[in-house]
Amino acid sequence: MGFYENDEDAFLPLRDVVFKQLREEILYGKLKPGERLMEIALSERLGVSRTPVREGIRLLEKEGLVVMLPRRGAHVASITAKQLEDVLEARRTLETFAVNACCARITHARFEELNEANRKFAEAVDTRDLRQMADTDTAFHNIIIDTAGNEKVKELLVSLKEQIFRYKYEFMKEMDDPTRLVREHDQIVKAIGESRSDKAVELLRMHIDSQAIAIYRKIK
Amino acid sequence: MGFYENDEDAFLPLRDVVFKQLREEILYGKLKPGERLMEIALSERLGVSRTPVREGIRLLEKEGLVVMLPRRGAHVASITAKQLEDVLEARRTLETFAVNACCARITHARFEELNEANRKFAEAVDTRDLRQMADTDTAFHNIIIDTAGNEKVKELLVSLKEQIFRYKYEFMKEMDDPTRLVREHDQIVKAIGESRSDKAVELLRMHIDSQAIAIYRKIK
DNA sequence: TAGTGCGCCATTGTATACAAATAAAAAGAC
DNA sequence: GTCTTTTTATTTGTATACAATGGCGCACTA
Repeated sequence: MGFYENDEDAFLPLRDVVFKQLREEILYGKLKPGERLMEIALSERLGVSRTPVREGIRLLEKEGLVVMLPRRGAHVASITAKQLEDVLEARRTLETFAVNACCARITHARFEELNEANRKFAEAVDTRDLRQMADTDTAFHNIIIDTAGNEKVKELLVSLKEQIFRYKYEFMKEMDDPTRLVREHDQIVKAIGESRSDKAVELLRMHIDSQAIAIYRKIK
Repeated sequence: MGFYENDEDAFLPLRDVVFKQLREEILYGKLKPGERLMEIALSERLGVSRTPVREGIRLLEKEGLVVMLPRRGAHVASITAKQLEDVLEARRTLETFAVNACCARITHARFEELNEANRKFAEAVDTRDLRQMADTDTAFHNIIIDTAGNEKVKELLVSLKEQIFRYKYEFMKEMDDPTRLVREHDQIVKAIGESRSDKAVELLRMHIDSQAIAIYRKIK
């Protein structure tokens, strides 16, 4: 391992380094919702000046991970039950669109990727490694979204999912039977493979909604 | 008229003043797609330092109105045919969701607002004032979106529409019969009034698609 | 003791100076 | 004459200094 934790960051503008670092800390719970992000403290901790910290925070705001109040600084975005509902509804709307488009465009190779991705997710579920589970689940859904072929929808979904990732992560901790998610994925894959787009849409809707309900219960 | 062009800007952070000013110039065509935004030139023109200019540009990036390349500065976002398609598809997906939700939640008062908004749009069409037409059309659609009651969907739609506003604006210039839009709005209002959500969704889809095709023809 | 006003301190907002990098122009080699 | 190399100028990236604001505590008053 080199001097830098992540070699590819070596030539990135500092604002992006700050962004990635803080993003990581927010998504995986090191920085908690509501926590205040103070520029001077962060610039000292990260070893850069205030300027790239400010700009990194602006990038986080763009992703919806922090909220800024003029003269009152930046806070890690927390979420109300209503906001969570809204985000999940938006996600469901866009992701059902995506799975429908995916059915129309999927190739054999992509279909195999999808199967493989769910196999990896199943593996992660077996190990009960939370981070691994979250990442492989995201990867699975991303293949569907990529296959849909709409870059803007993809961009919006990435942002929406990040905004609730932290809560989903917390929720997965306490899930009794995560293998159910694997089975749900399998059903979706099957429907896509059979080009039954209506069924795939309905299964995905249920898949998202069941998670929505669980997360919602946690936050309420 | 006071010293400031817009009094409410007087106490706003400069980054927001810069943001609003440049946003206006981009949306209404003073700054053209692809044009480069250079920090020093802008800071001189707007009479502020580079810092708020940089931050204002970051806000424009968040709205998708400019794109930034590291070390190569910011450009007014231009759009390829594919990107336009993607944005319009995303908009259609979210706005048909919105009109469906709107049907379920609309009150009598809101319904009257909707009628009134389309009356104002019809007025603007009569005068052929392009800016007025664009603004009242936006207002009409926004009532539907507001009534749907999903803040996140609203936020996403505002952003998506801004990204194509400029092209829509150009397209309206050359439209032979803009009164057709008024009639389409009327049909949508009627369907909402009769709580026929399926019909409203279908009409809105067609309304958006017909514009999409026209804009698409212009850009291709 | 409760309430109000004043002043200090921490923090964000803005300006500016300097460093680094890119692109364009000029010089040189073949 | 064209291609390569070097130089130079312009522009963005980063650091830092200073200004302005808002919150908080303390003192003063009723």
